[in-house]
Amino acid sequence: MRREQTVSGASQAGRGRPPARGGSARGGGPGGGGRRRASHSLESVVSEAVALLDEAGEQGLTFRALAARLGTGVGSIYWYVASKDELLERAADQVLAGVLTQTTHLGGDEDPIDGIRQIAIAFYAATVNRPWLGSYFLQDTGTQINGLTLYDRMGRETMRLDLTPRQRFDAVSAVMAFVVGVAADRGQDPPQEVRDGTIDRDVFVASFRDQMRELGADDFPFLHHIADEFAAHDDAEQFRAGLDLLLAGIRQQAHR
Amino acid sequence: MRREQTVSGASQAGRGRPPARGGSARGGGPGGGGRRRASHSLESVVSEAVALLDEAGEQGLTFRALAARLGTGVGSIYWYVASKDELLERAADQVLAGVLTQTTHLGGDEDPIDGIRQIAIAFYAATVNRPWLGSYFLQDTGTQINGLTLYDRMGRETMRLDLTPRQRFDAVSAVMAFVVGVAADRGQDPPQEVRDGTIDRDVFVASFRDQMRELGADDFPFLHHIADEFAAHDDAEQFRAGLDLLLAGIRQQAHR
DNA sequence: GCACTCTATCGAACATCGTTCTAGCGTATG
DNA sequence: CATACGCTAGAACGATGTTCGATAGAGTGC
Repeated sequence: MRREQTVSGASQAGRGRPPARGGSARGGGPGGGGRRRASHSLESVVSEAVALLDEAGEQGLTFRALAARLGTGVGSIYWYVASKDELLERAADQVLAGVLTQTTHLGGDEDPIDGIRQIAIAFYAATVNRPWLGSYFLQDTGTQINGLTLYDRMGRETMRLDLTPRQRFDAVSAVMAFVVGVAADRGQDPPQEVRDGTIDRDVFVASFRDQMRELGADDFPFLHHIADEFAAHDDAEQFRAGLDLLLAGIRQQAHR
Repeated sequence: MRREQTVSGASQAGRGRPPARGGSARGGGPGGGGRRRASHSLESVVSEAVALLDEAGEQGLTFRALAARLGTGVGSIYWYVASKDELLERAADQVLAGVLTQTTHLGGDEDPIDGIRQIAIAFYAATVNRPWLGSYFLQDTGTQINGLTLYDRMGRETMRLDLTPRQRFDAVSAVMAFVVGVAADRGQDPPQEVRDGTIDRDVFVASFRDQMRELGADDFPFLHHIADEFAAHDDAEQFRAGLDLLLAGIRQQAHR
């Protein structure tokens, strides 16, 4: 019995909205009998939107492109969704739902901080190759039900630590902010040529490293210092390294 | 002798670009002799763009709105800027430049980690009430000269800590990602009514807290647990709290 | 079977945005 | 005076989000 949109209030229901049709796993295709007109569902609309976002990025999600993919007209989409913002919210929420099902078994009996770590990593994994999520995650977190659930799940781990409510609130918010910040980074770094495959990623990174070296050890000693590390680093590893720093701070605070 | 755009390569110079007119502090107004036609400058264009972004947000920055503000036509803007992306990059870079001048005196003789802290706080302060920066900060960080300078300035502090180059790289990246994550959060939380001033912020927060309580202590124990903290918290304080957790982790790593 | 209602589909039409194109002004240079 | 070039300016184009009205299908009452 999960409720729908308790906190949301994102839109005031422009004309009407479908009765949310229980969890029928119908999939969404017109598959049925001999219907001539296409039949859709909120699920299929959002799912195709996510697919489109994954393939072409945020600017690739167009109402017309989505309509063509669904084999329908533009107007039909507006029956299920009041605006593009709501479409993106629902898309982000659907991905969050996936993260939730992957993390249901996590946490509980082990080290609480390790539970946070695993949830955060699962969260991060969902953002990889999904740049569009970065921008909408925290917006979603505070609004939609799945975001709140994830937030709560992580927070539940902190309740087993010796911290004040305030410290728990700050800790969970910090971890969330860190994940979103990394996600925002990932999506925006490669400047088009790399994403298209026009230029190989390694070549780009190498030339970037050379440019970092050219900046000179005098004016930019740190960049010069880490040029090699930059060229060799792995994003996922760096994420875990930063996360562990944050978690070490939390652990230290709890042991005091 | 600072160089211009060594690493950038953002645009291939559509038709031509002004000779960057040295650091003349002219401001940008047509002020001069008896010119009849309006005269602009890259500085004035970017400055007005920042002002427009601050007032109306990212969606408020329109080429037409910007042109009207400058008292010119749309086409004129394209003489200074090749695309809206470049305009946003330059806007973000200008704000970064402001952060840099405010942090020049920081770091050096005190505790290195405290230097990082102060730079990060100044960085954060620039993002307050500037939601549009969150999305473009890291893109800018890796591309424009001011972003690299800020990155380097923070990294220089880590070089005085007993860490490997890799650990320094990870630490600075983590702090940057955290700041951006918090910034992305700040900008997207208030859902329109609050930003317009239609609803008082306190009223909104209070009703949100009540909704968090309604979610129930059974399904969302953590949200129930921190409902009061949420209503009473201050964003800047929470940022510092999270930052200190991260810095504590870095300090611990350096002392090992 | 028939009229009627409600849900849902669909595409034309509109406003707005980023961007391009071309005409032309004004200044400097010969 | 004539020519070249830096820069201004707005009309025009294609794409996008959104609205609106027409209409088909399924269910309902008689």
